[in-house]
Amino acid sequence: MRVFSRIEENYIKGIYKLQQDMKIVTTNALAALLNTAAASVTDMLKKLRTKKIIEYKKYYGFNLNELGKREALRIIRRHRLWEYFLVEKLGMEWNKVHEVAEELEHVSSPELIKRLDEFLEYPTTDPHGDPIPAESGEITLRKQVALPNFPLKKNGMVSAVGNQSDDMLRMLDHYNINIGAQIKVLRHFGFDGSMEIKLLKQPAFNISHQIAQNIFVYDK
Amino acid sequence: MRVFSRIEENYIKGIYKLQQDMKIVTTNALAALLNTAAASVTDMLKKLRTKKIIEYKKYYGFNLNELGKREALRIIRRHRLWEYFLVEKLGMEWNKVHEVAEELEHVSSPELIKRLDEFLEYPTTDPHGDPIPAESGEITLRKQVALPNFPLKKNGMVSAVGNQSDDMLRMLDHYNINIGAQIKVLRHFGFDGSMEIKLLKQPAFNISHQIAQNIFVYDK
DNA sequence: ATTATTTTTTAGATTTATCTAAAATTTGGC
DNA sequence: GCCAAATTTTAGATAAATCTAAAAAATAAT
Repeated sequence: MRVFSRIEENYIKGIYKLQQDMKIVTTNALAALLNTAAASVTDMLKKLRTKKIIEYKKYYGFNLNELGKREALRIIRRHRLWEYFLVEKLGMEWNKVHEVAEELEHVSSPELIKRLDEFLEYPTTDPHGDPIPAESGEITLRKQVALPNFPLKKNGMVSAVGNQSDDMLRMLDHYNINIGAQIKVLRHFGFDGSMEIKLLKQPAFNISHQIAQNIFVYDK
Repeated sequence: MRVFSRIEENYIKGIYKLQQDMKIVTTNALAALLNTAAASVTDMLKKLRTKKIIEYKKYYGFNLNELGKREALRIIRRHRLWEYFLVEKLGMEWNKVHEVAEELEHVSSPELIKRLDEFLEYPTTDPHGDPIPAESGEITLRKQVALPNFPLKKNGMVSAVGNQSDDMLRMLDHYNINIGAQIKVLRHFGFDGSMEIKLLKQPAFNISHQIAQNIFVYDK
């Protein structure tokens, strides 16, 4: 049958996400991400270890090995293809599709995903600007940078948002900061780290450092 | 959260299916359909009874009450909309979509289903010819009849197939007996119950009683 | 460097869905 | 109408995923 249960898949996805910036993932970090008790994480780690998809040293930390990463990318591929479908074909709002995709991603028929990809005409990024892994597992990481680190007065394109909480997405929507939007940083204010930014055809306005850190852009 | 687990949903769907021709469903019948032990069915019945969606009399039988039927129709609606999508949009073969739809049907976002329906332009029957229940729960049961009971030399339209085993579907495909096909019965052979049938633009040919019983048609 | 704090793991319980085997009930044969 | 057979339910166990509380290990603080 199915190689990984949907619960195992959620753990795999979580580990993948965390190990992108932590390299070695800790039990508590994963527990917080998955909203579960640390003890539950430990239990699952043992299981994933016997399935040979993680490296795990007790009391130290863990991460996905090559097999694990490939599996994570398969899940992420499904998730992002569905997100693309939900927005581009069904017309759902890009800040509301995550939850639904979270369910659809576990439907694991390879033929389904292959045909969906074809139907969508092989998209390369999802509605949040995140790259869609190829069937082979390859993922093209365009070099993107958080807004505070982006050069002044240079045109950039919003590529992704770091924090996908509802509050955050609603606020971005309010300011018309959408994926693909052209954006420019006009000034930094050292005092509070806030900054003045400008979008095409809109007056400049100010955003806090906290928000700026969650907006990623690449060169336009 | 979610009102019914996906396992409960499968039981609900199973009961609905059986009670169409049995009215009162028995434990063994459901166990056979779901490929599970009779004891497991009994356990689940108790649970569904506390959730107030079935009538259940010990040792006698059970069926869905109004609430249960509505829930069943919601699940079937999702299943058939997805089947339609898989065939019409993704180009999958109609005899291969059942399994995948079996998974997709449990994704329960109402907005998703509403928009999917809209995207598909409100289809009324799935690729097997079965009617898709409306959002309200209404289902139009066109009066369909098994081929052996269909009048001689009258034009009918293939509306559904009773047995959706792979073997059956492959054979139907071989003979071009597709949903929607125009069909006519030329002769009955009393000896073995086989019959001669004819499809549009094809020479007449003979099918066994067993197969004929699994082909449903309605007046054209 | 020893103690205090935090993190992680273990131990033991719980919930959901399942099973087998035995007991209870109903149905069918004669 | 009673006995045998079939069906259904109960009892008790198991597996997956979770939890809380206590123990073990690692990290930080004085």
